[in-house]
Amino acid sequence: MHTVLVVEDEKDILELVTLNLQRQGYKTLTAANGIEGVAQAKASVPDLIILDIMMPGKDGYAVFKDLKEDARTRGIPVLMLTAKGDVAHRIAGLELGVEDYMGKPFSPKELMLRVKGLLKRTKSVATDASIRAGDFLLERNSLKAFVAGQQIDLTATEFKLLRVLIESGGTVMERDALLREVWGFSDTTMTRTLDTHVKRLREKLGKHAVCVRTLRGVGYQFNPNV
Amino acid sequence: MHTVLVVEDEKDILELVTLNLQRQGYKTLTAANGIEGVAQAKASVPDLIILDIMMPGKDGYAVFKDLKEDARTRGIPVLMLTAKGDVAHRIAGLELGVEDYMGKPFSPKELMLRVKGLLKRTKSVATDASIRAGDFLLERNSLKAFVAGQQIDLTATEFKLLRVLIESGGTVMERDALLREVWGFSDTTMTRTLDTHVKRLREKLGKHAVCVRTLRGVGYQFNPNV
DNA sequence: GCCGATTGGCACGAACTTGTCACATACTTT
DNA sequence: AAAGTATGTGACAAGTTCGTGCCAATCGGC
Repeated sequence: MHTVLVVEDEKDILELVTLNLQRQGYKTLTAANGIEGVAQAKASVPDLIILDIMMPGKDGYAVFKDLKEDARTRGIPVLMLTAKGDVAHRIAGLELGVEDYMGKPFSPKELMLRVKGLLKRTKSVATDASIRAGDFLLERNSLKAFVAGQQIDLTATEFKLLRVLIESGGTVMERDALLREVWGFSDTTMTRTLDTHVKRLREKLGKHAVCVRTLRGVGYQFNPNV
Repeated sequence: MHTVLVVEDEKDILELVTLNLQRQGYKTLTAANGIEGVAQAKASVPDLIILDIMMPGKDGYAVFKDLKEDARTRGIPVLMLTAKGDVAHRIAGLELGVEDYMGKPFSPKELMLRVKGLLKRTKSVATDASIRAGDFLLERNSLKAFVAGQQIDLTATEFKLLRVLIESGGTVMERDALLREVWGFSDTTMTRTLDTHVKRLREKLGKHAVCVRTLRGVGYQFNPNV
């Protein structure tokens, strides 16, 4: 399940958007202004942010800049709402790193298609200090993982393993590859070490253990969406 | 270096777009109508196609459909050009699987940004790791098949079998040949192994089971189009 | 050096894969 | 229509891979 944060000062539009999102099965968060939006984003770490550019007080650009500066919100894709035909703003946004935009007024149906596409495309984007993927957040320096907001302490090996799995971006990691990348084994040692650590990792992940999927005869695959 | 095919009947726009692309360092191909466009795409297999929807004769939708039906052009991202504010067309296109659109008139600068983004996004998707044919998509490393978007888990042998069948490109594979290619059997062993695995494969393919056709006394043949 | 945490590896059972057989079914030939 | 041949199907046993509990070696902080 994906969570979408909508930052929009016009009540009508805010409602229109959130209603449509909920109908599509997304969890929604709302913020009526820029300051609130940044706070929400940092607190809840949504999967996507729909951000109005024109807002009183802190405008969309300022919000976007703030988000880029925080490690936890950095990787989140942003869909920008601009006035119709406002090419200058659109280009400015795209150059700053906004993922996509929609011109107002927009068709709700089209917006939903965009949201769907964005979430699919940015399923796992690696950032510098932290690694995000779905409900998963890894903090490189503290060896901690946050899964759906809950903190999980990992050992060095477990962290490495999870990191390699996540950074593969959904690709299947073969046993050999994992042993090489995590342990540095060059020979295809016949060992149960990998299995053991996968097991320990799964234990700590609790109900999210299913995100680490076994592909018999091949290796393991990470998928944040259960 | 990326190659972009531009399919556009209006000479002015065609020139404007290709010129801008060339300035950005892209190789360009052009087509002044739909039929020419399809031919170019199949012959040259570009990395991206910019496709005008409104064209005399074969329109953009028809072109798009043709492209999706050919295994070689199937994975190429398409950027659609529509009339300004033409929401209905845009949605229709997006639902068909068009990657992105631009409303005319557009800013060349913005178009370039879109092109850049599209090529970047689809780079990681289109790899040799996957095999396409019609609605079938095989992922080499994960032993998964996607048929009409639906995920199917295969075992190693099933995967090999399906891969050999698909890669034969519609040719009939004789029993001997399959036993040799998939199992490495050199002697023409009289065995029911092949039949059993074909059956298991068909079970997993569900209603697409008919794509694996039996040729009594000869072997099996794969055909993605029902 | 001591102690708890971490780590690698093993034994064993569980789960999955796979080749084969017996029999049913479908098609071909006479 | 009957006999003959080829394929589909369900069941099974052997082989393989994976999960799990446990133990010993190692590491790092005190």
